Amino acid sequence: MTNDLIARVRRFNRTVTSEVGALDMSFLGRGRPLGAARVLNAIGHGRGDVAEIRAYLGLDSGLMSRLLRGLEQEGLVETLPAADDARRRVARLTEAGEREYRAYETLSDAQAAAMLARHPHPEALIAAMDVVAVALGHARIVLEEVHPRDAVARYCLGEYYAELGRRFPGGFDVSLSRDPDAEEMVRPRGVFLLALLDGLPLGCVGLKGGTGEVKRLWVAPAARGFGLSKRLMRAIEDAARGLAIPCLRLDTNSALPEAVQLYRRTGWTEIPRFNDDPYPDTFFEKRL
Amino acid sequence: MTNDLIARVRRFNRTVTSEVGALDMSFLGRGRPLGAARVLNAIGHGRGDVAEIRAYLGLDSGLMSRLLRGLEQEGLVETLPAADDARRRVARLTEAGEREYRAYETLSDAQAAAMLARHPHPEALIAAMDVVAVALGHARIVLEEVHPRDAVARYCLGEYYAELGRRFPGGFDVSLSRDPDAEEMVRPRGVFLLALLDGLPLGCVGLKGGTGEVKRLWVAPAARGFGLSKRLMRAIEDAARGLAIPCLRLDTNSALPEAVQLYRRTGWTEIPRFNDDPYPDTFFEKRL
DNA sequence: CATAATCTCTGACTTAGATCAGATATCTCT
DNA sequence: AGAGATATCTGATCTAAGTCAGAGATTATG
Repeated sequence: MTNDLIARVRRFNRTVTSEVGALDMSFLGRGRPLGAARVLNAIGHGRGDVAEIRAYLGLDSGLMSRLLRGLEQEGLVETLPAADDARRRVARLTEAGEREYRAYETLSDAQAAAMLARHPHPEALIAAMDVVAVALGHARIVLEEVHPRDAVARYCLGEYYAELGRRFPGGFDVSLSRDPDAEEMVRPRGVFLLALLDGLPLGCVGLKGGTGEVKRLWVAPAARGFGLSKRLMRAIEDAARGLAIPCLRLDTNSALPEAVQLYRRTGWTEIPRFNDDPYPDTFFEKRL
Repeated sequence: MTNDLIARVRRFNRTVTSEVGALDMSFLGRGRPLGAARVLNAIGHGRGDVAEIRAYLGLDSGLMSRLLRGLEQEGLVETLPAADDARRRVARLTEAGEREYRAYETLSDAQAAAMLARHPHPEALIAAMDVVAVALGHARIVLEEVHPRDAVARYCLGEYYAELGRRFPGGFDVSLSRDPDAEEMVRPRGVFLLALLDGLPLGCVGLKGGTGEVKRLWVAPAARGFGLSKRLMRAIEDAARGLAIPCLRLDTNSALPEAVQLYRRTGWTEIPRFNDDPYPDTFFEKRL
């Protein structure tokens, strides 16, 4: 059939690849070949270590070396031996390089903005992009420990609260719930984890030291169904073992049946209410 | 806020471009350089005319010529002068070329299928892909005249009926409506138009000769808001002028307010009911 | 019918990107 | 201190891709 799903995916691929020049910042016409532009961009993004850039961009050491020499000759980059290991070199942008990098960023931003401006439903487009990005790249999702007051962490928490607001019959107001108490989710007392795909936040979970409570488990709608919440929970349990916490607890709500089911299936046992928070109605614990 | 959205788009671009090798059939490792694979694929897709392939792939004439010679030497392609103009040449696949083309197709299909199989919500993924493809490529949407019984036309009509079924309070049953009468929407009596993006059907509209009725105006959800319905209507009016139809009519329903609004804004005037079809409740005409 | 335009082809050339072998300097481990 | 591993660099070489000028055949046009 002409219109079956596989054909649809293939047509998408064709459209996207034919627009790749427009997608990828590296072609944004500043008279520099792709390879050099990518290296400049990688350095600008904070990847100083030459070996790291090489691994990230998948370049041969010879080619990498030549690209760096080229950027050096243009006066955009300078390289120094690494402080701790003089075999390795770290590259950094000169002032001119910084300007050039900013120019690429500005162009890319402008282009993304133009695409959004042209679109009748920007939020729907973004949501669709997230779905596609996750489908393409879910194998590259990484977990990362951050401070719960970090900007990305706060974005995740905001999404989490918004979701609770939509799903609890009476809505959700953070201030009525037990105080987030960010400092309790920071080493050495606790942990806060993010799930990221190329920097796109797709999930989070926190572990509050002291009480040994798991809090704020959230997975972005676009990333659901890939086992990410299970992965986050496994990571938080590992972290708890590392912190020598013998037993974890958590509260949840029967309005979130996927969550309740996840806990039941992964070794948690239901226990009586252990706090007076107005929102949860279901309570679990797990011995480690 | 807007900044956040821009950053999201840019992250999407990064993810997609880093997966481009996996998206694009041309890298599906059959030991042939990209250029040659693209030409082979274009011919397999039915683009015989050398100049047409050249324009489609954006190739220099010299490069194109050499790629064709290469494929000829591999025994995959043969070229003949065009029947009507011996300056031009048409390329076609040999049997070996046909096999090679099929091999690419099979690989690409398998890859697309694998991506779908890995996904927890394939239909949601497809819908998201359509949204992204339209956002990237809406400038490349083309209108094409087809027979209303063509497979793609029928897909569009099916979607159209399904949408009516969702939006009419009592649902929609084609058989109760006036018979589609496909033959009335074929030259020289009438016309049927599709809107396509890289072959992805995004809309349709029909003109029934004789009565001069415009029928079956539909635009895919992913393509709404880009002025496509206006474009389809303009094309159908142009076609009507070409067929020397002096006055067009159409029926619609107040449950489809965007449609009613479109007609009002583009020179149509409401008229009394002119048929006994059970579904429409609003009627328009337009003198050309 | 002569001239201009069109299409393809060929040869010469350039650039970007990739690969490989080995040189050099430095680090790790015993 | 010495052997082996590691990181980078250089030179040589290759392929893919793109560019340009012009030749040759054919068609369109005045």
